Amino acid sequence: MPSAPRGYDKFAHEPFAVTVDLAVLTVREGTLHVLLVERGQEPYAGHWALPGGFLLPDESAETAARRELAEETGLADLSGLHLEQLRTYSEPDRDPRMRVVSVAFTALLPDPPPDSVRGDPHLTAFEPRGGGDATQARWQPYAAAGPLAFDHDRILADAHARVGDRLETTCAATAFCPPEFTLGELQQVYEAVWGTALDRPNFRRKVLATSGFVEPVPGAARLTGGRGKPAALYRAGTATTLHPPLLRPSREDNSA
Amino acid sequence: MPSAPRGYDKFAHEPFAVTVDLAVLTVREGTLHVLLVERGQEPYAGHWALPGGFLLPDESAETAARRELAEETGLADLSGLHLEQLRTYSEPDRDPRMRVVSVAFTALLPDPPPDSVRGDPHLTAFEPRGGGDATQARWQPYAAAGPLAFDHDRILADAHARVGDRLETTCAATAFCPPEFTLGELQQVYEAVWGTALDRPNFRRKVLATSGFVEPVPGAARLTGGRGKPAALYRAGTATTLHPPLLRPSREDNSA
DNA sequence: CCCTTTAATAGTCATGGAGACTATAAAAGG
DNA sequence: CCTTTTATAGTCTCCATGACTATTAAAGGG
Repeated sequence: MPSAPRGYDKFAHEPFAVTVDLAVLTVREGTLHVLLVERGQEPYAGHWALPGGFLLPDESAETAARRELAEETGLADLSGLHLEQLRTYSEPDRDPRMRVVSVAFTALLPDPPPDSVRGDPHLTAFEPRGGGDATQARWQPYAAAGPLAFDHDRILADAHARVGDRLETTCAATAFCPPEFTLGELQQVYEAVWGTALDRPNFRRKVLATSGFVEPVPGAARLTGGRGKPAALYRAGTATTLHPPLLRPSREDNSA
Repeated sequence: MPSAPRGYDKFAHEPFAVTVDLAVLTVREGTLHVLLVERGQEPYAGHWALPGGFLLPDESAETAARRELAEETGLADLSGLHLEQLRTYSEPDRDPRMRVVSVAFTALLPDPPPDSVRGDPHLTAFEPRGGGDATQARWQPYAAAGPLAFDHDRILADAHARVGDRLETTCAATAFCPPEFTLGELQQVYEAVWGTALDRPNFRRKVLATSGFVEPVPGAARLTGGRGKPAALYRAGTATTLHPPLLRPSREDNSA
């Protein structure tokens, strides 16, 4: 309970601006990429930043995040998009001009396959265009993303860490993949996010042993046109969590 | 990027009230308890709610949460308190009178041992007093907590779920224990949060095998006065994460 | 004072998942 | 046709864990 009541009288308490920031990630050519915009206005004009914007009066943060993302991408149907609240950043000095409390989200998008035939065009990565407050927008390799405006470096790092954790215990990796994908592509997601190489037979065994993680595409569909033996196609299963988890290679850092 | 710039002109965008809500948990007599306050003012006057309050102009949410908790508990030193941001609740109608965006936190507190000799008096559960906006405050068994004001039932449920997950992968369970504790007490924390019974020898083996989780109190200190064989005393180790995790008994719910 | 009760502690045994590794199959490309 | 590349199949070992049993050391009641 507030020790000083500071009731609900119209803004007897302090008003804040509330925004959302989006760490939109995809895996392109085996590398983790993040969607960035170049700011056209002060502060941080000319700097790269995470996409985002202000909440409208009747919006929840989730709704605002979807709207901002849809405006950004030009995609109408984001209903199936994997969107997760990351955390809220509220340091008093995080925006040089006023108090802005920002609710950060993480979104996972598939990269469109080269042949652009597999799966539906929704929910696939896109070539972003600039617009609004941003002079341009583009996918940037995660490793080359910083430094960003505001505290977006930290938000992005937190998002990366969160997604890495999510890959261990949930089926979130399939959100990076097109509707039909090979186990090699799924493994590339893990390797790109974790930054580690995985043993292919073991990864395969683990994924297939986890019921509901992936299911084979009917008709023994295979993806040909690649370099080696054609790979079987799978789609995301109905499970959302992994039991037991798929832990990343031992980072035995049990230190404080 | 925001498609409509809505720059930073003083509240060209909408102002929001920002609060923090605290799910303060402890394990008392083998049962998970939550700290609740009875509201003295509308809305929800007479209803029980999670403690919390408005952000001050120069406070981060974390700072505000610690301040509110300190005001609530009367404890000056909360520096070592296990405080974790849960998530932010921003539904437009979550407060009947205005837009309130609330950043929720979870705090874990030890329950003071019966003899009140072990450990320092800081960071131990307390008998809360009413004050401020609340007519009274008290510990309530988690199972008998609802229904609460606003969306606090959901916040509390989310906090419970989060803490359950944290016990699997982190050393957070020791935050429920006094500075010196027995493995039986630590196990009671897991059982109270998860709502399941654990095999004592296996639990013991797992905890002791995880380096940095707990360390024995020097001098082979033991806790006597109980019913059975005196138990060895341990204190929290330096590790923060559990490798491999301590997974709760198989809830094989791999369903969507 | 003994005997029961209670809880802590010390094991044992079997299973299963995961790491490390080898082998084979099936495509593309020269 | 042979090499390269990737997918897939399978093996072996080790360790963590679940399910147990046994022993120790206190309190409490007769």
